[in-house]
Amino acid sequence: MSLRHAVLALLEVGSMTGYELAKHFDQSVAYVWSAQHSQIYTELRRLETEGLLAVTTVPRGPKELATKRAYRLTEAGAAELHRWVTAIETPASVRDPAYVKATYLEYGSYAEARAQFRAHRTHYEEQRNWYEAHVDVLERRGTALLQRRLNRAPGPAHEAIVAYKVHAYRGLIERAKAEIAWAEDGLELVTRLAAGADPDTPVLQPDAAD
Amino acid sequence: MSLRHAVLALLEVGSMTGYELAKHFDQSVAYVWSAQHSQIYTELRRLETEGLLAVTTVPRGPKELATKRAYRLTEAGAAELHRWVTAIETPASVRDPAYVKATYLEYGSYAEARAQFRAHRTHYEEQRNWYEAHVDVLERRGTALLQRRLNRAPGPAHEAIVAYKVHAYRGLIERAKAEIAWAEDGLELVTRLAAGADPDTPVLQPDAAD
DNA sequence: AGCTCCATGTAAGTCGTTACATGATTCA
DNA sequence: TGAATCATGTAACGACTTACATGGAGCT
Repeated sequence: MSLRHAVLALLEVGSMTGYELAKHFDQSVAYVWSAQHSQIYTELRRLETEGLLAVTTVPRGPKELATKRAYRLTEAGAAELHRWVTAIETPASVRDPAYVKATYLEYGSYAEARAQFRAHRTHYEEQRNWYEAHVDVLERRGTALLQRRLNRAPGPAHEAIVAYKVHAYRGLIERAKAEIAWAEDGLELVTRLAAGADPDTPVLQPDAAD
Repeated sequence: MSLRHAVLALLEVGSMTGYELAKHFDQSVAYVWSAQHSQIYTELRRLETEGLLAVTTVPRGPKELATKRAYRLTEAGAAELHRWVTAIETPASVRDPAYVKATYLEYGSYAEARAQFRAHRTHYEEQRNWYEAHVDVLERRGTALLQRRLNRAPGPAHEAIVAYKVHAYRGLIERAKAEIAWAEDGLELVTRLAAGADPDTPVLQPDAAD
């Protein structure tokens, strides 16, 4: 249930349409919690019916033929945002496809195992790069959203606002680095195991026999 | 879609009832992919209708009033297991509630932020301990499942079978350690930010005003 | 007789994905 | 006039969670 709270946090900076919110979402929260625009619209409607958001329908276009819906936080929404930040949640149980596959690599060849680790490394190198770029942007206070957030906040809070976000993304950078190191250790492991063996036949042929 | 493949991998060691499979699951795959027993039974039925598993109904009890269903891998199931290990999947996008909350800690007090990081640390310390214990068990080849797996496999494959699993769990240990370090850095950060401020009032009061 | 384990599910609901669908506005 | 962008959704499906439900077997 992080999407709803991410939405509340985004709207704390001021009212926005679903479309605007989705844009800002893609450039901020999406790094830690991905969501489709369709899901965001659905969630906005739900938060509205629950009274955590209020809506103003704004006409647009010269003839006002079209409208857009501007959402804003209600008192209840602000209270829920605060409740959520304060609440201690037990993290969801582990669920990582790459690691379950890694435990059964013997059903493939050494070459195939290597390919898995290489893909893993490449993926997390990309992640690391994204996160590093995002930390740079945050430190330069370079997103419109962060600007709005800082403008609304009293001066003494500015440091904390930026520091919390930077800390989170730095954590993700370290995590990505750990994944890269793990993949590289995996490649070394495969090299060691494969010494003198055929790299292209499965280490163990999966077998239907009982 | 890791559950189905984990099930196939478990059944590669030989036929089992859903109940037995769920037990083994809890002591192996569950460390990387949690699932309820109810979901396992559902998945077994589905794999059966898809032809990846075959079933034998076995009577039990002295009067054979009850039955149990023993599942085994079919040729198609073994092929699917091999296909999966070989396939390169793009990892699901990031989705971590702890990190989204960490980016919005300014809506709570410093004391509350500290509580979040402490809970995070405690959680991953537990995880690290479980994983470390599991690595020990694996290295001693101490689970019934691993024994069955090794018994079915040719000698030269034994090293790789154990090594892949140990490598996966060692990766999870490193990951847990990274989370612990991140939480500790977070605690330090809060201490720095909180210097001279009231620890119990929100850094920023979430506000409904537009 | 009663407790624990063995054994197998169903039902309702939530969260999220993928694909589809529509139409106005703005600007070149 | 055509393309990109603004703007908002619906529908079907899949994975998973939570809670409920049932009954035999084995042992004391």
